[in-house]
Amino acid sequence: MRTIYCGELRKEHVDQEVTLCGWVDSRRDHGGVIFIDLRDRDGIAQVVIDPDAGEHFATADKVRAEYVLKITGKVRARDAGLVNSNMATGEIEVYGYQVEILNASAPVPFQLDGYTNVGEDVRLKYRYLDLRRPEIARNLRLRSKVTTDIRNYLDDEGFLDIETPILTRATPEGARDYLVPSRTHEGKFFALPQSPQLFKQLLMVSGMDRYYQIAKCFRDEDLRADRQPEFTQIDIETSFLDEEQIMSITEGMIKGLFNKHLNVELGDFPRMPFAEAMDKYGSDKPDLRIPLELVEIKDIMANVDFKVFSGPANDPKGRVTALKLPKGNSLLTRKQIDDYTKFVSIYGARGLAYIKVNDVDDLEGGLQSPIVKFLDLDTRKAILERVGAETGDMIFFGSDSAKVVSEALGALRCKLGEDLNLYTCQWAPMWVVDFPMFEETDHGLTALHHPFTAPACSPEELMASPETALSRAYDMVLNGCELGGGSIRIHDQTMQAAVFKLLGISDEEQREKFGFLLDALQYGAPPHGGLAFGLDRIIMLMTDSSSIRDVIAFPKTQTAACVMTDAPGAVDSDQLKELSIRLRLAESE
RNA sequence: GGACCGGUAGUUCAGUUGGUUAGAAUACCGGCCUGUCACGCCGGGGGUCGCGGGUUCGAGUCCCGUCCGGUCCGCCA
Repeated sequence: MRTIYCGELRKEHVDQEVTLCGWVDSRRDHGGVIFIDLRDRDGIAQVVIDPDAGEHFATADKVRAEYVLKITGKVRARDAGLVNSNMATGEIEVYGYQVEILNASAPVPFQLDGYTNVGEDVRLKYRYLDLRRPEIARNLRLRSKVTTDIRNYLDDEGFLDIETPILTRATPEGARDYLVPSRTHEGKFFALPQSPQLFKQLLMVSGMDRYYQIAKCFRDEDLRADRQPEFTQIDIETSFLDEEQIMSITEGMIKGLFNKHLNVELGDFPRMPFAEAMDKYGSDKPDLRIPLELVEIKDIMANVDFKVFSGPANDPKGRVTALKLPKGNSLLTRKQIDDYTKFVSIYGARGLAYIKVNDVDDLEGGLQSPIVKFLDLDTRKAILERVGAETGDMIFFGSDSAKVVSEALGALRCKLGEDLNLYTCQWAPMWVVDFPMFEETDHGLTALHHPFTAPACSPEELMASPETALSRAYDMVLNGCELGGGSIRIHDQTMQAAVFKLLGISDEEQREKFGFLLDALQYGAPPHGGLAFGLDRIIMLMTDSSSIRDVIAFPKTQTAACVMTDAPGAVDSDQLKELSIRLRLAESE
């Protein structure tokens, strides 16, 4: 029907006859002349219709917002005074002489004009209307281009796109599974995959050598602004490559995407050991755009007689840390400091001590602080020197368990960076490497990545000191956001058994849950490893979206529901009967 | 499981110390208008103040509960 998209029209089309198909974005009726802004996937163009169009003028008079029109007319240049510099098509207009209403529209439940901030629940209920808005449609378009580029890149690198099952059994990623009851196996359930982890490893055993998949994954956990119950991973696995080669291939892929679509040169990604990331940034995904660093002062505080400091300073698992905010004295008001105190309390910090350095050379009167009276002059001096304080700076302190201090001051660091716009660059990619194999929790060791991650040592060394063992895992981080993570996997059954044992997984449990993987490792499993990217997060960063919902066509709300389809919904009793399921709720009705 | 913010016209919001008939803008309907571009002007219709209970002479407003949306912690890689 159409000859060109509205948004494509430019000066070069002047004098051409065009046929446009689209929706009425707005109509301005001047009695003797009618302007229609017609919108399609590509953008908006102005159509002018005057009474010379006869019956078509009458048609244009009946038109309302979101009617679907087919308009034929001639492109003409606008006079200098009539150019609309706010529109990409503002230098031209279409003089329309044929107007056909392809479909009328009921009054829309919210205005699509981009000038009204419509509540997200309404937008999601009528998502098909929301997606007509160019700013949202733009995100989906970029997503499409990016996935196409990813496929091309990986195809060029020799990767095979192989689908893995959606109906499978629980994988051990650690999250809660979405379950699907089996009709043919009474009382049994499938699980939707949290990731294709085990299948991609088995594809390596089967000799596929290089696999990728743009895979839907499912996790039944509470939602966040960057977390949906179903999300998309760019899942990658290779054989006979080491971590350097895998990082090189995937880094090249991300660089290419940013270069092509954002015209950004990311440069070579720096590497940082996990331990350094935690020490300096209190996070395993540091935002390197922010030039603030945590500084350890535990040794300086060892003799301070003030319980908030003296406890952690003498506890091997404690951490006492300073965070200097240059020129902070004039940047923050008392109210803001109170707000930040409240902010760190979310992470379990019991307070937020600080020193305002009014005069760095006056240790007696130049330091303004609620805590300074507990510090002798030598301690004051040592702190100022350690953090490199200058007059006008502000120093925050955290003192608690290592976990609380890292999380609280790490989060404060990011919050200060955002609130005070301290960013030194727009993009800060990096790799975090040298992760520990395990994390100590209340119920023993748990895998920091997953139980198939290869340690960077022998099984004997691993068993000897599991707490200090490092793994061959790597995470790609951009602007404090984890884009993807991966590892070299265990391909040796002795090593796999050792790891399972350390994790406290019994022999029976191993057989039951991962028997097929352990079997496969016996039959010539090649050395292999891979990585999985969060596609949604990549698109979020590339489109500067604050919510993952803005990069997904039909997302779920925070309670994992769809307000448009009203899913999840009830099912009738016959369906449940077939599945041998009886609802306890239903019994009481 | 927990903390916090919000829910008033189709939509976005205002609504004072609890007070009489709940407002504005926009959208919608009718009329006028040949250069607007979020057109303008005149007129009109439109409300279970999320829901339930309580306090009160009187509740959009105060209290309790509950549902929905959102941000975060826990959870989740």
